[in-house]
Amino acid sequence: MKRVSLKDIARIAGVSPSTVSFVLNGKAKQMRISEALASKIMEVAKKEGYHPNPVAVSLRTGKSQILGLIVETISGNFFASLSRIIEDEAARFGYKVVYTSTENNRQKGKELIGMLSQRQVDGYIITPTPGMEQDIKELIADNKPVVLMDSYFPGIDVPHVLVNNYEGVLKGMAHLIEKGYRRVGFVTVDLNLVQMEERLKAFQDSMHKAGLPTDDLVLSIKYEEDKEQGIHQVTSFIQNTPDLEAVFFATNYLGLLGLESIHRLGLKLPDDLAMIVFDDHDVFRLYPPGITCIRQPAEEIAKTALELLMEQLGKGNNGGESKIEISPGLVVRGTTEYGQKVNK
Amino acid sequence: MKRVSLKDIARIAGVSPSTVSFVLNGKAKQMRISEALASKIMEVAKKEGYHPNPVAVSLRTGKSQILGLIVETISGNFFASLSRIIEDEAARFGYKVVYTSTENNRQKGKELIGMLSQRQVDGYIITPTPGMEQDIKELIADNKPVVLMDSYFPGIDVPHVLVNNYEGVLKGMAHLIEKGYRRVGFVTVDLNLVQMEERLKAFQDSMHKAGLPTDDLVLSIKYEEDKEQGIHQVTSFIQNTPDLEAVFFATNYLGLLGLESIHRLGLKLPDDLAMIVFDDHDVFRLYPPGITCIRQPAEEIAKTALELLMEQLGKGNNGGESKIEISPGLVVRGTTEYGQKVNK
DNA sequence: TCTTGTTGCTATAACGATATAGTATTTATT
DNA sequence: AATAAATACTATATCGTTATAGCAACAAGA
Repeated sequence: MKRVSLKDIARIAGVSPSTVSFVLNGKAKQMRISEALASKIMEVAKKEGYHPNPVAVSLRTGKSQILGLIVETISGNFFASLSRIIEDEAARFGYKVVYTSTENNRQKGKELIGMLSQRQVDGYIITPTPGMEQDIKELIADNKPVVLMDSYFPGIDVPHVLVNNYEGVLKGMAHLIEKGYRRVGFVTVDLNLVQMEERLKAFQDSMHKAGLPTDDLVLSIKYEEDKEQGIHQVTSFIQNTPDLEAVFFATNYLGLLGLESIHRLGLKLPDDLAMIVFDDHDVFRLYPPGITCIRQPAEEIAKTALELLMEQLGKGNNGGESKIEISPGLVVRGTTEYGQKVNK
Repeated sequence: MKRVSLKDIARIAGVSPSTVSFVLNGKAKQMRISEALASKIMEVAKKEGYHPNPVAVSLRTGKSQILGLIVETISGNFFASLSRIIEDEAARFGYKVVYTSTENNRQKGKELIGMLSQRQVDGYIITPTPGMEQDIKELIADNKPVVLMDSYFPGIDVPHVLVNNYEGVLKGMAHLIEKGYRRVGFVTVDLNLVQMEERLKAFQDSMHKAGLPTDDLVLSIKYEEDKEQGIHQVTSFIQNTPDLEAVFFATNYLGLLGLESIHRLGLKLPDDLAMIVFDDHDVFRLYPPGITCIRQPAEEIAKTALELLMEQLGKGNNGGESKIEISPGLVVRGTTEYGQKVNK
């Protein structure tokens, strides 16, 4: 069960290692290897079950055929829907994918990037967190192929794909307002990221456009806060906001906190309170009566991210645009469907 | 921003590469390098920010300091709770972890193992699926360090960790029977794996011990079946089993199917039907009134798996036993708590 | 004084590939 | 016929390490 090396098959075929390398890399005619010899070598290689040692190839060429995917957390839903698609797409181009997560640890991002670059990763797909701006700048300065996903830094010129956050919240708000909700709360997180700003702005713009005030209706939860504390904050927000009719949660994590809060408060969805969440989750689909949400088209995002990366790696070309926003969809479920709050 | 190589620091320190290598690998005195020179080299290395190129090390030593983790699906809950723990534990021993999943694709397992072994993975943690028996045999024959997790093959002598499946179902059944449920259904999957057999056996033994028949109470769903078909089968099982009072779902995936069925049937938990699931899930915790389940201690399983692997890799030693079963816990939630079915 | 041993390091090959430069042989050009 | 050019390969260096064998210089034992 020993591995056969290129040298081995060179010996067996009675030629030099170089020749074998040329043939196996499709440079046969470029290097003017005769058809006869080339096919003989191919045959021997196949028969002996030769597979190049990726480690050696990587050392020699400096390329690893590996892409690094850095997400916030691999336990998450977003990652779950993304990973497979990215893996499959990458495979079509001959790349493997390794996953790592920052796990909400602001300084871990730096180490991860360092680690991946040491492993000679050929390209990066990153969902950036605030602390990573500098590291990403360095990657760019280093001419490493990078694509940002789900967010980006306005200050840096990097290809990125993300959902159109503004449009998503606009859709959700239009739905709520059309359903007659007027006292709509907005729960967000204090992360300094464009997508959160866009979501908040869309909320405010929607409310103002409908002639509604937003003064006491925005809750911003600290990113560093632990889960229990988050639930507590949401709970008291719901309790202390007079006449609250609906809540818009700006991320699915916040939505889960909200669900716990509502559960503990014994409120009934949607009769006591309507809710809508940016981004979907298994729980939202199954939790009765089903939680209305803005759905990010994960597949399209993933595919696009990979295309952008492949373009940088010189494979495939999908036209020039490298800053792409994808329209999200509104998934209407029970939490906004029946509960027209008439009383009050 | 160019990487400094060992050669570079050798040149800067005015010594030979070998010397640098010895010092940096802690073989200074073994190789009789003088204290003075050793510390000088260390200093230079630190100042120049030297980090060894893992690819080169891997090529030379045949070791990669990477462990391969093969799970059924990385989208899953089991993976989510496991991955971080394994990653952290592995890091303590100086290993990185790469993840791959078979994604319910029977033949993908083979490719994955091949891929990982080409990448010179130093060890494997595998949650085996039926098709993988042969490949695992080969790994063993090849003297590769392997630990199986969550299941094992009775025919092969491989270290493994898993929850005590028999005991888990026993606990769940004792709980149900104590609550007064007598017509308990058992939904399992036709996978030919020990853990499923154990679970079924424990169900049957429990029922028989309580003097209850099980004739029409077991539903076995085809593994290959898609989700909709599964839901359909569960639905008709619930509808067509007379006087069904409770259902025991043998995996959390089956539990999710069950939840969908019950949801669609408009049944109320636990008043119309009690349910309990082997293995927990986010949804089970949040879905009102909370779904009772058998919880696998993921952390302990993960840690143990890593210990077993490290033992094979010559690091750490935790005593001889290499076939470990861990006791699961019963998490009582609403679906079995209030609903003493008195009528009938 | 001559062998033997120790100390403190270096030269070199190797891991498994790739890519540049080189060499021998045949074919074309004038 | 002599030179140039194309053909069909091979020799060799290299990527960044590690590990074995080797080599001075000096000390110790006979």
